[in-house]
Amino acid sequence: MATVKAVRGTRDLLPPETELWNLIEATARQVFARYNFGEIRTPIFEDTGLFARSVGEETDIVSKEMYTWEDRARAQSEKTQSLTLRPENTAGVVRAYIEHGLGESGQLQKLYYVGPQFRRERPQKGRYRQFWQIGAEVIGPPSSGSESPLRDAEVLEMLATLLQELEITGWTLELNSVGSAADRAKYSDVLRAALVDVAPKMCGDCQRRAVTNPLRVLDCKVPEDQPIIESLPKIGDSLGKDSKDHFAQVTAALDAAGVPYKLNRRLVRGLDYYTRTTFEFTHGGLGAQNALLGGGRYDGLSEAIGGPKAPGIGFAIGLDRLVLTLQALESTQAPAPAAKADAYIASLGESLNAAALVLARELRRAGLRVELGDGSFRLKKSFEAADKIARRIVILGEDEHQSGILTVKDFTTGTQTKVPRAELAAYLARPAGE
RNA sequence: GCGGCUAUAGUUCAGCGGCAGAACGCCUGACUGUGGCUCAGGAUGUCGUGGGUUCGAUCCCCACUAGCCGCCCCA
Repeated sequence: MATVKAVRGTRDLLPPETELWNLIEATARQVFARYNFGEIRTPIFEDTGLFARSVGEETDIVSKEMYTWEDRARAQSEKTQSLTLRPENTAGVVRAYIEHGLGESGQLQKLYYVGPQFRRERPQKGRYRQFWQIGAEVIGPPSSGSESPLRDAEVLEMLATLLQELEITGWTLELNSVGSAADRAKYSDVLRAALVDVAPKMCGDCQRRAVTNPLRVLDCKVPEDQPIIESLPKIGDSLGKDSKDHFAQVTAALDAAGVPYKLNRRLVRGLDYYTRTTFEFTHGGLGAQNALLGGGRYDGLSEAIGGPKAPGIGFAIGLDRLVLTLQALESTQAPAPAAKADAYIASLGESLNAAALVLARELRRAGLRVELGDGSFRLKKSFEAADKIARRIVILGEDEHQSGILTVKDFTTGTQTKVPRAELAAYLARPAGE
């Protein structure tokens, strides 16, 4: 087949599905606004080094899933630059935070974004090479209160609210603390040491992880490995007092707000920048990719990419997965019928097409949704077309054009009436059947 | 990167080593003012791509590509 197709892992979103996407985005923007977030839009590609230094050189994302290319030099004096399609958006936001000196204001920055991200993974249900995320970041100098556990709780409460307003039920919030960077490094060492003896008895992946990224061993799903994992040192025991206090305040605030959560001491997220609070909202019915959204605190990220100390916390919602979840829930209820146009204007004869456009313009200016026929004399054809997409048909024949009295038929009731042009918009604005 | 399943009409899918099928959708039906329900008629297509076996392949075999599902990982 020689025809060009959307490349692997990418897809077209068509009406009416895009209506659902827009509804979700609009709801998110509305909720975020109530929490005083503002929108940020960062470039879709960045210098490759940004992701290597933030997400982590050793992570799967950076080591094998990025779309990276050498941007060619256009002049002899210009150097080539390695660029990468963003695999996530937090790095870009923090880069912008540093670049524009947003921390200099002393104010806490609350930013959200909506946009496509790119990872070269094997596509499957809920996983695409171009996928969409809605995310938000709370970041600022320590003096702005950015480190407060209240920020963590507020963000989680906001997410619970958003899911509620989207009428998504059946989700689970899994919560953990991986400690400060120091705690995390310490625990990593403890784990590595403990794994020396037991790793050879574990699955191949775990043997590899024991060396490269010991925390990942905790995520292993092989049944035989579970007893061994249970016997490994717990991350909670490696947390310093500050980290423990911080986490306790997060959970206390969630309890007070009535946000349900499940402690998951083995929740380790795959991006290197996470510190202290990490979380994931999961949902069944998503197949193997059950994470609806994920996030956490990143107290050292800004410094890792050369910025000032700027603790923060953020999350990213998998929009594709949100849509899937909503569609799955929707099917158990009534499927939403596609909205119909308010009127279909059938001009009888091409000589009336210009007049039909003028009429449509009037009605559309009045806020009505209007479709135009093609000037066919065959009313049968016009009726067939009109009935599929509109609630009423407006007939504009020679008589109507001369008299200014239009013929309108209501498809719901089947009744036909004459309406003076001056009253037409008001008439069509009425609900069908009235 | 690895494994399983799949690829036929616009869509969802049957099917068979020998003229390509259904349903839905689409078009037409006393063609210059009336749709829906029903009826009658009609058009669908290089049977994913490339090779092989065969007198003959949409069907059997191989490779490739893509999709779905799972692993890994993540949203």
